[in-house]
Amino acid sequence: MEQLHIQNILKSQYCDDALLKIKKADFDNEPIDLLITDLSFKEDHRDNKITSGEALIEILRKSYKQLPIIVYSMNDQLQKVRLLINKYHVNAYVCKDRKGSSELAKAIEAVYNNNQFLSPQVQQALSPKSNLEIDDYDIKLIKQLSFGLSKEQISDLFKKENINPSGLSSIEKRQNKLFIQFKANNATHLVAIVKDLGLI
Amino acid sequence: MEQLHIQNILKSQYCDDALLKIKKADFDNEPIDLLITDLSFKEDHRDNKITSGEALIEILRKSYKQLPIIVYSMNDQLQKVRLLINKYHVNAYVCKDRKGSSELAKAIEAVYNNNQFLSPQVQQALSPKSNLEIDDYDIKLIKQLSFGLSKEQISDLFKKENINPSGLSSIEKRQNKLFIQFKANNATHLVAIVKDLGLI
DNA sequence: GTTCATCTTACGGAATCCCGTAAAGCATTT
DNA sequence: AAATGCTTTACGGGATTCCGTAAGATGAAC
Repeated sequence: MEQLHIQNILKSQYCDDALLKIKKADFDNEPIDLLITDLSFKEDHRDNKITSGEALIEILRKSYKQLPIIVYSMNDQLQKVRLLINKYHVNAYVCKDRKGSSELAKAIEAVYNNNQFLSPQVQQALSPKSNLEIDDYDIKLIKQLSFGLSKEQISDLFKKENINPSGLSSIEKRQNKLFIQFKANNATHLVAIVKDLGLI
Repeated sequence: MEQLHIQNILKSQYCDDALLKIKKADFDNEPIDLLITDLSFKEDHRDNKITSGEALIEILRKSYKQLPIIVYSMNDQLQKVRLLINKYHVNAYVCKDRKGSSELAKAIEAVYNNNQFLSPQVQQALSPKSNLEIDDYDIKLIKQLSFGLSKEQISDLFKKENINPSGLSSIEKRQNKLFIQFKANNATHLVAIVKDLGLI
């Protein structure tokens, strides 16, 4: 920050505080120029309303659509990056690793110039090729598997919640695609793989 | 470090480097007084031999049984703490969170005085009560489940590797205990729960 | 309206899982 | 040697999973 001659920096240990500061700054007619946030935060004794960077961003985007946001996180899951870019229009995504701080500087500069910035590791998140055709439905399905529901229970649930397809056979068919895609032997294996990837 | 008047600090970005520095210092008859290490490190282009703090510690403990070690990590799984204390005799375990740096100072002081230090969050790791009677065998079993092996395959594997009990029935019985213990509906659910807990 | 491709669902069968009961093995006690 | 308790294993049966084939449903193209 010093190297970039940035003054007037506010830090927060908690998302709740950050939101308050942003609101106050706006109220004082000195709106924040840039938010840099992590995605995951340790929970502690304080019971905060906002417990993740994603939740903070979601809330912010309702009121402050123009606020530049840089995400700075260890998380390097393409799925997550894609979501943040496409759904919340974050302006940069920097992977917090050994080169993190230098990339963060680049990101700040890029965002200042109204450009987008992605760390090299996650740049492919936006290339349509990397659309490994795993969609929201797949995530929902795998999540229910991880909750220990049987296929039949999942079928019933999907019918109740109007999630299609909901037929037992369709669910099995979709699961089969996922087996192939992730080289999984069975549902347990699939859940383990997808959990490791951080997709659920 | 400065506040504690510690000079002569060596930093490494990679476990491999750290090991080399420790060896060199020992060779030069100026052995390292204290190692502070994280557990998980991002992988990058360099193909390192040692990719985790645990691996580093395991190697170190073969040659440098007396080297004081402080683990400083986001990971706050009791199971992991217990393992590091009991198997590798690390001298302190500090959870890297908001209060991390102040606790790290305490840990350094404690270790300097030949005492053990654990962050409050993980102190119960050592209380025998928290021994939820999930042992090494359970972990092995659940791990194989997460790899997608069938019960029969696991049985065969355990027979081959002389892990007892290895009978199909015994494995199922053990799995049943785990179902009850973790309130799991089935193997998939169990793996998901135990993965979330960070036990595998 | 017909054709065609695609998506969804139905059905069936072998394999596997889940869970109960019971037998076998093994060590200690009496 | 017999009795006892504990662990490991065997067995059986209903439920579920896995995976194939095929039938119905939907929608676009001609």
